[in-house]
Amino acid sequence: MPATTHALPRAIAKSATRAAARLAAVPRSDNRLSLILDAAARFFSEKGFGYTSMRDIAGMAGMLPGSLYYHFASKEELLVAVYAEGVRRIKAVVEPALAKGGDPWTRLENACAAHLEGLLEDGTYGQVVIRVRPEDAPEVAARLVALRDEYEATFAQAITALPLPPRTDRRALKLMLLGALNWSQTWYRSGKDSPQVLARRFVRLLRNPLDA
Amino acid sequence: MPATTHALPRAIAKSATRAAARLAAVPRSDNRLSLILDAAARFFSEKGFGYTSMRDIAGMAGMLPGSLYYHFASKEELLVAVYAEGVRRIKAVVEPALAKGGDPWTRLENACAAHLEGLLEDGTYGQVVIRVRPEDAPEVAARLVALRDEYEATFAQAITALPLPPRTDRRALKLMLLGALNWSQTWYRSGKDSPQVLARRFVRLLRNPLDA
DNA sequence: TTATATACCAAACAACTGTTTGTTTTTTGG
DNA sequence: CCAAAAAACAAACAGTTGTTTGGTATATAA
Repeated sequence: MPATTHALPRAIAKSATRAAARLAAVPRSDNRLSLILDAAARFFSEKGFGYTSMRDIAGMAGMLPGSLYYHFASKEELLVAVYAEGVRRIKAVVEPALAKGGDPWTRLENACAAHLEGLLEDGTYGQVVIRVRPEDAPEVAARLVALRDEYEATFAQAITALPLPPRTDRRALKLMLLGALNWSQTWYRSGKDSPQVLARRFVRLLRNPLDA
Repeated sequence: MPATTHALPRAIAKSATRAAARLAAVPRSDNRLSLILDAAARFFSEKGFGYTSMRDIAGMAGMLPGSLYYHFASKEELLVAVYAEGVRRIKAVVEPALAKGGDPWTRLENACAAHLEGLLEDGTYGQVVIRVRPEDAPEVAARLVALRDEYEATFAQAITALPLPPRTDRRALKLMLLGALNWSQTWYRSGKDSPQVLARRFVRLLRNPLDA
């Protein structure tokens, strides 16, 4: 994740010609960009976007607030970077779970467990994706929604692959399962049931008939 | 809902004796308290607690920011009042649904539909209960949690009443269903499927076996 | 070594935040 | 009609917010 993925360094973004812009942008090794992203992920996931100040983030990264603007044009752009990294990381654990063997139900269960892991572990990028509402950053809301949709499409594959009874509403199933998983961020307390156990319980409730 | 339920008027709260406090507190008829609560509910539900300013609320209620402090000691206390009213209103639609006849599954479905209504209708008190995280108002967080729990206990009754197969994890079922319902606030767009239809779909997915 | 773009510091900006204080208007009970 | 309390106004407070600007050190490519 090079710096240019997130934002162009100030000098370049503002004045240089196209040619120079392509030649330049060579990151320095003492770059603290990743520190900023880590700190932002921590605060965004724990306190939310609006309750986190640029001073919070800068402080944890060991620098001054204004310095953040060398890397990001605004607080909202910083959120986009964290959000994108969050989607990337959740996909990185869910997709392998889907690729592995086993019947479709087992693969779904593994995908749910992976989804929960990336969602419940404290202070990680994945939490930000679920916790922060796109509307809280109006300027970039559309891009956040696109990122979230991109991931959900991945998850939807696991549902599509299920051998379900005819006329089953797969869309409703996706919304229900994903909603139940995502909402767990509200009540989950680490140390009790593991993500794996939770995923197993939820999938079982769907798979088996509850009507006696 | 008299004014004294929410907060004591400034003069009384600060200086009067106990006796005087009991005698006084006679609300005036041109009282704009309900306007404040309505405005707060609108903003809290649409923008969230932290993104709403006292000036926003005062403006919509047609008064000055400082005037709010005659009715509420702080922004967080105002949230408690809205929150409490939200719980009251959701309970007011869910409890009748549970009391009505029909088999337990039908009653659950009706309760879910009622829950969704109080949750998805724009700018209402019920939305605030689901949308606003207690931790966003640290000073009163415990009271908000208590209010939410109070409601969830009501909802849990509908689950307890179900005739389920032995060894069914009722707690997991409650978390799953309530999570799926609450998360709908994220993706729901009014004009499409009604709360009733959604409730029916979700309950059906649980009731019927999905394993072919 | 030298030139250059990188990466940051230091300090300030205007706008906005929740809240307080003293005063004024207005309803209401006696 | 009159006193008292209710309910609001008007204006300010100190603190915080995201952001900008100009300058400075330093790693790196030549």
